[in-house]
Amino acid sequence: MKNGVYSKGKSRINDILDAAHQLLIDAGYHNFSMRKVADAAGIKLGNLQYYFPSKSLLVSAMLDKTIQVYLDTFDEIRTHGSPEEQFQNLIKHVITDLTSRETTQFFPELWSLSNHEEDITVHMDQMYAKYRSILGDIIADMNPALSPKQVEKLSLFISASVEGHTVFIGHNKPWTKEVDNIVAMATQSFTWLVEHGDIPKR
Amino acid sequence: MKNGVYSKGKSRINDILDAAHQLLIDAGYHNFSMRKVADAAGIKLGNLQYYFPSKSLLVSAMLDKTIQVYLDTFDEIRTHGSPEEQFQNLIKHVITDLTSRETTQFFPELWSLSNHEEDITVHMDQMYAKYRSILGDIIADMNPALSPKQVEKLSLFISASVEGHTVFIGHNKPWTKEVDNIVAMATQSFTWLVEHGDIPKR
Amino acid sequence: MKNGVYSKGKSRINDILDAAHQLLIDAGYHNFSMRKVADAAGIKLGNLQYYFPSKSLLVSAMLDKTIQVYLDTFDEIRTHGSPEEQFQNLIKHVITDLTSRETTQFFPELWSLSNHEEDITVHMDQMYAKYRSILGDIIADMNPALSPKQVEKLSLFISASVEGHTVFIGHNKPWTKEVDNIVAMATQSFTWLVEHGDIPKR
Amino acid sequence: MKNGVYSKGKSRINDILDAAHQLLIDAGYHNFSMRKVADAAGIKLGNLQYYFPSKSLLVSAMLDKTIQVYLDTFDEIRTHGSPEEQFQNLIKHVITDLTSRETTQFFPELWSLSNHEEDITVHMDQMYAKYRSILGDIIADMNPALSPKQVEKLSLFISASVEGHTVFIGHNKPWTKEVDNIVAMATQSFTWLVEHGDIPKR
DNA sequence: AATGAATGAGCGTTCATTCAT
DNA sequence: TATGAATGAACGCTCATTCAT
Repeated sequence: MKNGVYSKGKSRINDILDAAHQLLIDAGYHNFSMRKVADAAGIKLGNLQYYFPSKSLLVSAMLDKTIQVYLDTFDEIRTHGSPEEQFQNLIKHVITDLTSRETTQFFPELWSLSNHEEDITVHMDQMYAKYRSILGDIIADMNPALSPKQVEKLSLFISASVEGHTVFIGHNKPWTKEVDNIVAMATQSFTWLVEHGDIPKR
Repeated sequence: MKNGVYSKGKSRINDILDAAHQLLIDAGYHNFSMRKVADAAGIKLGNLQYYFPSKSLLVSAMLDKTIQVYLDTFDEIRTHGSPEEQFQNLIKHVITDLTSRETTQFFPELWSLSNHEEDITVHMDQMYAKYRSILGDIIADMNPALSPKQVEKLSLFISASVEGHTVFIGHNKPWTKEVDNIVAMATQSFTWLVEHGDIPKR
Repeated sequence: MKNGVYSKGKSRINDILDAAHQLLIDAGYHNFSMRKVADAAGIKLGNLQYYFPSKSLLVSAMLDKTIQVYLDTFDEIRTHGSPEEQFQNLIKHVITDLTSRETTQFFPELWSLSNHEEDITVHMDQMYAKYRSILGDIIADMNPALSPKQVEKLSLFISASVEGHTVFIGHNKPWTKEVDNIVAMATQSFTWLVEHGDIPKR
Repeated sequence: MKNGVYSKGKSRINDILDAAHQLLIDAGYHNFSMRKVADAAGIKLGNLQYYFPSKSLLVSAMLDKTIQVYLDTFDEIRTHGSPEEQFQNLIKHVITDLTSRETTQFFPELWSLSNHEEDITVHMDQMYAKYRSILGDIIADMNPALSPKQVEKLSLFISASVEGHTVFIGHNKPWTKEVDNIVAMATQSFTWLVEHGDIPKR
């Protein structure tokens, strides 16, 4: 796999990764082919394979880049407001983002892929671990009485629950207009759980 | 597509649908082909195409059958115990089922497919509508003060939240051992939300 | 791999194997492709792969068929004349055959291939074992005083020596016109070795 | 093709030719590519093509170099011992060398290639002509009564016979352990042929 | 002297589909 | 009902070669 030492190569790699990302979203992994990526990027198949000698290298690089965007926004959230506000902002942000066309299409592909391709699972797990880690920090701030184990469990439960809405209130899904109501219910029930719930200890 | 009026044809169709279901689970849709289904069903490709002239017809029929199995179990839940018990049983049942290999593999495929294939969306939506309908009946029994709209919103929020755990505590997933804790937290927070939450009215 | 149950399929398989054999001889293995075989057989690539799902299956089947032709002629030799005459006939036959275009081109491909493809080695070894077995029977008849071990060594030495001439007196090779002289020298020296040589015992 | 007038270029060319030689032996000609040679030589494809603008130029140069190594050793043999000893040494040397991995792999590739590529035939024929020339000198010394024509025929017969053993007693071949016995039988029968055989005169 | 970038052809293979038997 | 036969398109990938840097 090429680094893209010249500026020409560097921008090519970017073009390719963008085209690949878009194709995955538009057509799904079962319609994702090297030829179609090359076409979308406006280059010849041979040239695509010059930069990414195998399909799995391309997919890996594309996921890396895509996932990084999600990770970057998480860090942002922690910089403003009280723990409760951070908590609400995070939930609101994730649920809102989930209604964007990109996210709605991207994550189900990721979940499906991770069931059948080992190294994609790794990428996905890393992302969610980071997500839970930040969510855990906020939760610990909200309720200092919780043990690390309990924080971990809460992070898992809350983050997983939120992800589930992708398929229902995502872009072009039947319940898109309920986003605000979902945010309201999520905020309430998860805040209550963090502050007054009886969280398993082990 | 043949109806299978003779008994041999009927059992053939069943064999085919079972093989197709299993293949989807084992290999994912992007490895799902007519040839492999024929092999798995122990018949020749030509014969498979006699029963299902096109791939999409086969996929539709397979989803119909698979989804029906899930629907059948929902009805069961309503027959025993108080509303609160039914609620807890439903949550427990769905979360537990979600850790079976079949469910863990099947649903992400369904979600991904529904993003790119129109008629699969229809099947999926029907199933979830039925699921929410039953869940709504239980919720209405639990808190008669809720309006139909509020019940609908709660059903959506709770069912969607539960689905999200597939990718995290499903079969062979990193958090499988947390199932019981997830059930505990889900039961608590969602029961609280139904009974004491401030549910949006419109 | 198909059996060719209908006569249509049977003759197709024959056409394919003939085309493959001819292509190997004409172009060598490094120019031997499924597409070229299909073209030579007058069918489409997809149809060729229907009969031979993989290249290695095709190559195996082709070698089987080709080698069988050589084996069949060996058996013939044993049916006429005294042991000495059989011996001379075998040597003369093999050396003469070796100047045919087919044999001249075919065997070097086989030798090269057997250095790099495991299962081709198996085919080749079987053929030569049969060849040596028949040659050994003749040698044992010529000189009953030889032990089985000695017969084995003589068969190996003589058969291997004869094969070596392929590259020098074969079709279109620089020394083709020396065939008769080579036969004369081979017959003499190998007959002497069998009858008066001091053959290693172990 | 560059001459390599500077010392760096010369060693580069040598490195390339060595890598190419090794690759041919390891993988066979049908797995021999410019990319793999470049990799093996530790340079980039573009640089390899600077030195050898086409694949056939590289192959030619590699064969030239490899063959020269074989030629050099032949000259050595003539410097020690009586004609009979020289004869025995040459046979022993060639048969023994033939069991080295390099020779076992290299020659069948050469024979196969020479059937399909004109200019490779030229290289090969030159080498064998030199081989026969030296062998002929020894034979003439052993039996001065032989005419030049007879010497030529004997050289051809003996050298070709010896080559044939490559495929049977070569490296990793089924009869490797018989080398000494083969040497013994070859020495006997060919010495007898030279000294007492009835060699064709034309 | 060396690497980067790009192309076009060809490879073995899988596939959905059609049609004859 | 069931299998056999055939097609054409697409796939991931390797390759020799050309040209710019």
